[in-house]
Amino acid sequence: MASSIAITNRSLHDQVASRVRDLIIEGILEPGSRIDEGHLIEELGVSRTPFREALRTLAAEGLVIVRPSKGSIVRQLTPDDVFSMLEVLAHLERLAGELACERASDEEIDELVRLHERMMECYRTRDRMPYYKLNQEFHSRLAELSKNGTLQEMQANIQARLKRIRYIGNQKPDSWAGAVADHEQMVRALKDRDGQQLGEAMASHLKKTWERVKDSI
Amino acid sequence: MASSIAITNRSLHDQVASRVRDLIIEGILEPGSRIDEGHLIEELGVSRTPFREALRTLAAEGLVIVRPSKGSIVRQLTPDDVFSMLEVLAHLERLAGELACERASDEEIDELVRLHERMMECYRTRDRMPYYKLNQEFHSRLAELSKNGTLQEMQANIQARLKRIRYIGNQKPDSWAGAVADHEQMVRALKDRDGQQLGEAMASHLKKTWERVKDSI
DNA sequence: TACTTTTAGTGTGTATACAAAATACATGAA
DNA sequence: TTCATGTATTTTGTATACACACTAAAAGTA
Repeated sequence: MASSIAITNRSLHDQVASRVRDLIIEGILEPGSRIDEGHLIEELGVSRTPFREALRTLAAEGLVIVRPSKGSIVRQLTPDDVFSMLEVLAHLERLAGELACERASDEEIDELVRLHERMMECYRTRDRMPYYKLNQEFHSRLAELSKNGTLQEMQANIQARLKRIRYIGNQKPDSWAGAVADHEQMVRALKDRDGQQLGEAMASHLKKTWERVKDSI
Repeated sequence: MASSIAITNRSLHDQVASRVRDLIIEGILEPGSRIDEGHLIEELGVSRTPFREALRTLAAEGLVIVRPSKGSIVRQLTPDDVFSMLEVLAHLERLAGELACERASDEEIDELVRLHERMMECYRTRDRMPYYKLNQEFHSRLAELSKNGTLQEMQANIQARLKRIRYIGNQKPDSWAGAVADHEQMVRALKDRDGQQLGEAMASHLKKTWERVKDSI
């Protein structure tokens, strides 16, 4: 019920922003390619006003680049961009981990542990897609447990920008076991409320992400 | 010359966004107050389309909140908001400091030292406003020296959100000497390329900011 | 009096029309 | 052929008009 209210409550430009965001993440709108306003508004069945407002939002989020009088393009991430994002993300998640160890309740940690166990189940059965989704949720939830709204927001923003890259990097199966080992370490640290160790696990986790991803940018 | 090109190159909604941003920072548009579209577009001499696009940008930046069908309001920061921003900012600037120590050239550090000396001159002559501006620049420049674009962007975003609060906190003269001492320590650490010490100085600097500011939110 | 319900009025959301800029193309000169 | 210049077409930027949703005040009912 609440969700139907939320949907009708959302203005058209918000809905358009979400849909275009998805098109970018799924790679249907390719990085570096021009965003054809006329074509897309027809596709989406909206007029230019809400579409352009959505574009401004996406530009502020760093997903598209608006070049005045020259149209908008899907932001193409350079290896440097991705490296800098992962560097910041690692540092933010380190902080998130430390704060979560201080501030999260036992129930909240339990819940996260259960989420982790569901991930492990997916790993055992090699269900890549559900694992991928649970993983995203794990990191978001951990950021929530930091009880720091700004941290959550910044983390979500970087995650959104990286989503497409992660999606591609995920095709490579090699280091899945390594990622799982990192997560095991995280959960152990979380149970012990050892912020230091949790932070280190998260940072090392993102270093591996870089190794996995860097050649496919 | 370059700047005049930049100005003409900027689309109207960008200009509007800048102007409204200034109105918010200067407190002419008060936090929590409704943004009267009709009134402001007349004031600024633009039509609703670019104005609303600007509003979407500012919303994505976290300066205004758009409530569907209910108009936009200037975001009102709670003490929790400000604390969470400073907590993240401290952590980001710590990283910036560490990276700057690794990656900045001697010339770049020299330049920053000179900027610092100009600040000290303003402190001696008690020129609060120029000091304030140089201080902003000091922190931005330091973020640049991290050679991490994402870090710069995130730092700039938080700085923008806090600008108004900082502006108010700046009225209180008491802890100016303390801030200056922090900056002395930063510059020393930077000269020695001691990332650890620089990071700690920046973090402690922001803790003091919180102490100064927390009662005036 | 208190509580709905109605109804004007204001302000927001979206569509469209027009203006301005940029791109693509064709024509002609070197 | 190549380059320049002018024109046509496309695309973007801005203004405005209309429709709809919310707000609040007035009228009606218990």
